[in-house]
Amino acid sequence: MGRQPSAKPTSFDIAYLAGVSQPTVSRALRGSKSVSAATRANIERIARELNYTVDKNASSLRSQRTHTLALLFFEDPTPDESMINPFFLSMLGSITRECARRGYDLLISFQQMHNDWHVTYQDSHRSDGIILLGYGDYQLYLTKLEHLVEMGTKFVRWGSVSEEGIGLTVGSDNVGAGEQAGVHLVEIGRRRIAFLGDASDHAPEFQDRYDGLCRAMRAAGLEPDPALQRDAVSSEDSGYTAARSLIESGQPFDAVFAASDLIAIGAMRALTEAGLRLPHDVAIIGFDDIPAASLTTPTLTTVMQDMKGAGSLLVDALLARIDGRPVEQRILPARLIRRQSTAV
Amino acid sequence: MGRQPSAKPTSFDIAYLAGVSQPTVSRALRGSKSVSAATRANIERIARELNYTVDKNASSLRSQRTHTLALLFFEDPTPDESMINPFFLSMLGSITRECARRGYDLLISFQQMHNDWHVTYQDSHRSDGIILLGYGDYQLYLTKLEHLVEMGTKFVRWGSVSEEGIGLTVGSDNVGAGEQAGVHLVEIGRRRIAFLGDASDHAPEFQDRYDGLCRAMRAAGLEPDPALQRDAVSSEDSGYTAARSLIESGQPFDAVFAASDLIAIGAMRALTEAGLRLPHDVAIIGFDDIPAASLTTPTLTTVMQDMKGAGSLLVDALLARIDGRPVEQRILPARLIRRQSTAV
DNA sequence: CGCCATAGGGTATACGTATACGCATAATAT
DNA sequence: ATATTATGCGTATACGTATACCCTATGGCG
Repeated sequence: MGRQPSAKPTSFDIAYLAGVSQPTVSRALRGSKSVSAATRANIERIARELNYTVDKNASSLRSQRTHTLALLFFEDPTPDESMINPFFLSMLGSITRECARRGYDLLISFQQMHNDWHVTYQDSHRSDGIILLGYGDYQLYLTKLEHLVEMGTKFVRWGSVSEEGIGLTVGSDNVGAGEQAGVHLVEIGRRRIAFLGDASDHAPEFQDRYDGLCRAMRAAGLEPDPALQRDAVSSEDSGYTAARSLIESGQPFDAVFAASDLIAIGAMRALTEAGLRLPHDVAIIGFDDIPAASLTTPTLTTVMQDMKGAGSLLVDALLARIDGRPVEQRILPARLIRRQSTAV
Repeated sequence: MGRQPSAKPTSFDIAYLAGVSQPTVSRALRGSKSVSAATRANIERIARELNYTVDKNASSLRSQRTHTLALLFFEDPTPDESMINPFFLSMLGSITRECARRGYDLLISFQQMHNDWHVTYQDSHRSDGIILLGYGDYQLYLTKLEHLVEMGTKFVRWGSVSEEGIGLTVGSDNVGAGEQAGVHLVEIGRRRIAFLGDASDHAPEFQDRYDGLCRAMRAAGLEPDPALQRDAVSSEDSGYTAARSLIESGQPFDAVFAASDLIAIGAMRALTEAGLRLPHDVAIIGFDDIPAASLTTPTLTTVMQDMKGAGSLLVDALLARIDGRPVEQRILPARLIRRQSTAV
């Protein structure tokens, strides 16, 4: 009583009221076992009554641990900011939830690839570690990752797990997912399957999906035709352009596997405009299972990644690395969602 | 030279190398005018060479300013976390960008309405202020807002600006937007216009949209029929249910104004299943212009909010409040996007 | 030529917490 | 009964920065 509630209480206030020293308060609240149960209970009661919360800045400064993770989402300069990859949102949800569960705060930032995010976020003690989600210039990306490793920054990234990567990677089983898509298309009798998506080493995840497709085709005695592959980045426009290019080439094809739903949606527009009937003339499969995939005409068969699992696995792996516990790469299964665009 | 690069440099290191005292370094880097241009330039050069960054924790502890904003997104317990309102994403993008531009970090957190976020985020010096985005139990919400005001926490929220709200509010011109929708529907000859969306005081924004619709109808000499209003929260299922209830009531109607695109999409499914032709039998307008709105069959006429402006306005208003500058409520215009669902 | 304002920067210290030690008391071992 | 260890806690201090205050050398002024 008697103290004005306006000034935020400190551990000294608690200590005074509890008749102990400030360090004992700190120990009690942090769960040190060298404080008796009775004292701890008393301190906790007083702290609750005063609405006391540990000052995060002071705590971090002293302990050199922020209990904060940074989520960096970066991409190549994309002018229309509304078109942030929708699949990112569900990942964001699961990451924040997982952070909250672990008692970590989450700092978020959208970055351009060319920025100096790799120096900004490591030294100023903003976060204990970094989660990287990104698309864009992969080679430039790798350079920056090496920089991070040099600085001793703890980080984990979402990406292709198949290649021998820099740092710790968590990702979907893109090869297996591509294979599932391929098996499904072969099952429904398709022989000439096109692939829309960057198959170069600029986009390892897309390449993995292509590899999976090829594996499925070869297992069925079919040889993938390189002429049926078109580069595309993850956007509707890019998908539209790629599909047009494919159509105009005159190459016959009876199925399309798009490396993302956005690409697939753009491709569907091009195919429909060209008078092709979906899925009768051309079956199509996308990737990501964004909400829009169930709204297209026909609804889009796609591959669903385990976003919920992804978030918790990323956080989990990063915290392990921060704590110096051993961690290995982790691969998440993906699942084919069958809809009308492959229903014959 | 000679100093190991592993240990992060402090302002003392810089001071030593520059032959000045530590406070001078602090002053120089923070732009105080009581340090000469030459000294400042020298200090800045050394800082750059050493890759020095100000320790955020120490800085915040001393100055009691974190240069961090917290974004709290909360909602009623919604089991399927994938269905985070898509329109939130573009807002998030513009908020992060605006924060970055102002040199602020952004802390993000998804919260359940029943949580104690109102005590957690204010006292522990995590952020200078809070941006609130939320849907759900509005009365419970208000209670917590009052709590925030009592505590002296700086915050700004996104919501309905029309009502006399607690705290500082930024929002779209929902009444005007509803009016635009109503005018458009009347223009294309519709007389019996249904409204899907909570019109109670639990969802002031939805109510504003309904009010706008009513105003447009009355201006055209039509009297809104309360029997054509159905409560709905922002989800596809809720929209589907509401539309079914409307259809089964037997009340004739020739247009639907849905309070959100998700509601509209659910309603379209119900209407189509009932054999009604869109837009011939029933025209329909949504709200938000989520990406899926241009993928439905028919494509959905809707109202686009100025998300980019919203983000920067929210950040702007919050910073003004933090700095003690005067701020008033701000209203953002919304724009009708005409698509096939109202093209007769 | 003495007086005061000003620029430029040093000295001391506070911000609130966490931890390395040390020191009692009590519990056990010898 | 003494040496030994564990328990529970106080003392002192460090984390790195920002700011209130003080001091010195100038220069302008009367």
